[in-house]
Amino acid sequence: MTVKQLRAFLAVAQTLSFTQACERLHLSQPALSLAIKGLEESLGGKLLIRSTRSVRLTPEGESLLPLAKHLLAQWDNTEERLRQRFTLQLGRLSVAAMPAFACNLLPAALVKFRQQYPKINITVHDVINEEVTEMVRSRQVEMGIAFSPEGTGSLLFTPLFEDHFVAVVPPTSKLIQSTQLAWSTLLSHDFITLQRPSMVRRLLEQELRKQHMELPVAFESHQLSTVGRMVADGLGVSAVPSMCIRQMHELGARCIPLTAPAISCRVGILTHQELSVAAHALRTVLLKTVQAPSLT
Amino acid sequence: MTVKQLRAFLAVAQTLSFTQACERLHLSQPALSLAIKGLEESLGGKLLIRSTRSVRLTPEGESLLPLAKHLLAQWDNTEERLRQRFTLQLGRLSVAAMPAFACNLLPAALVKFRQQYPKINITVHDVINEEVTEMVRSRQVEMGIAFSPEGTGSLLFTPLFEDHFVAVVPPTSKLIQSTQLAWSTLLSHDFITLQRPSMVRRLLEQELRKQHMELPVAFESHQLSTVGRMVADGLGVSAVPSMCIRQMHELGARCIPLTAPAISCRVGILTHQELSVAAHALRTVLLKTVQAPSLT
DNA sequence: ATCAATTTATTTTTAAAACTTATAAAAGGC
DNA sequence: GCCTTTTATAAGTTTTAAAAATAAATTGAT
Repeated sequence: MTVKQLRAFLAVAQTLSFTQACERLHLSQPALSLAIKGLEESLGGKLLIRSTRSVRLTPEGESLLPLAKHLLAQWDNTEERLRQRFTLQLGRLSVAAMPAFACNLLPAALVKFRQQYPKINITVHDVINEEVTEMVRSRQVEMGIAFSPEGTGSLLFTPLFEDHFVAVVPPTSKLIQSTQLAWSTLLSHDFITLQRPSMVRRLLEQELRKQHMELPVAFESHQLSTVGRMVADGLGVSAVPSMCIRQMHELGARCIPLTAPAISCRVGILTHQELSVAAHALRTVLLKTVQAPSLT
Repeated sequence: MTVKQLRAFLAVAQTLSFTQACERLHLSQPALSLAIKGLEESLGGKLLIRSTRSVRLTPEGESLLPLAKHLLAQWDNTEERLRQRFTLQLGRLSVAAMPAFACNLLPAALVKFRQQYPKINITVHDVINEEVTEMVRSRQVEMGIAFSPEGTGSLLFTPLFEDHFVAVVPPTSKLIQSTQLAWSTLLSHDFITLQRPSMVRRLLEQELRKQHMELPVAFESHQLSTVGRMVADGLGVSAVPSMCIRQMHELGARCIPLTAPAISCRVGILTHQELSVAAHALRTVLLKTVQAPSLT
């Protein structure tokens, strides 16, 4: 039994005429006759009683009719859905991104993406850096955006940009006069950090320890927006990835480039090697739209 | 997309190896490669990532896998069920028969039928003669057993045997001495008939009127078994189709051939022209096993 | 790093199947 | 009974599918 044969049967059963069915199938009449004959032989019995004047269904043909309808409908549906997936007219995509990125750079990229592919449903998981890696690895999401991990394992890391840490100071601070700031200067003030297990926090401590410096932690928070507001309100200073500059400004804090040492790390896309068409499209959009944020 | 291609995909997706899938499909490796290639082209994208060392699914392939499984399972199931129907390994059959036949001759035929085709489910509708015709015409049942109708319409009537009416008399009656009985003799006794709208009743009255005779009805009943018992208990006499001879004897009554006039009518199978394989089989069994009942 | 072994892709050839045109046969309507 | 309509059959052509042979690529071993 083949799809063609079943379609032929359905057409004849519905029109009760070989000639009409031929037109519907774009097939010559002898070809249709053979198709029906082949189907009947493969099933082992007559499905249609046909004379030169009338065509009607046998009881067995009658019982096949609804089954054939259903089967072909499902067949076409499956085929069409796969095709839509490939042409990005349909699909679902789950992405994990670290909060700093999800909040500051991702939305603009998603706007671009949606303009191009309005039928793709996207879920964003706004989770800490470590969890991004884990979600990609366990295939909970197809794509992650995170800091460059040490060992990628079987994962693929595509760099997006290099992110430099910047100082965050209250707008009332004398520090905002400087065009850039040394870490040693910044650390002479009360420091507000993200709580562990934040990657940003770990990265800072690690790099500073190399320079024999330490964070004079006065306050801790889980949310970047809270840190920003605390700085803005004069509780202390902080240091954040440059991705967050705009957010910090909006919260009322000021950002200044940091040196001695300049701490930076690469932000990029984390995926498995095989990508869905939808994920590949989002990756392309991200590579095109995301740029390294600056202070200007 | 063809069934073969989908089967090829399923085999590769499940074994994750072209070579193994080849064995399962009884197909050469190049043929399989082309089948997968064809499927991918027809759907418009890659389903399998294959290198010389490993085969794995793309996300789209992953999403097709369960759909393909389901689709092929249904396909095979539909095919198999139709095949079973044709080979009488599966099926359902509804038959209507007039009570005299359903009760006396049908059971033995059904025993034969079931011995040959134990998987066919049969429903017997034990209804009056007129209703048999109606149930066949309206396709509530596929086959009916009834007296030969006047106009068959588009229905097909296959004669089974000629049925002669016989007298039914109490075992205590002097009438049982005779080897045959004239209607006029029988009608000099109290008569017990079936109630209208019985075909048997109508037939008798019609034929007797031609001879200017009339039934001296003393009692009426719907059930043949009641008529038989009433006769057995000496309430009166009756006349029934010869099909019922055994039943009447079992109820304690005696049967005697009737003449002047000999009233008979044909009993046969009523169907539409198109018959299911199962119905055809039962028809064959009926023609082979059912014989005209006699007094011996 | 090179080579052997394994696995998929490609090419070529052959066979089969499917389709079309032409023709035949059958059945209902006039 | 003949004509028209409709399905079946036959023959030839094209297309498709399969297999054998070969190539290419990747991994693991030496």
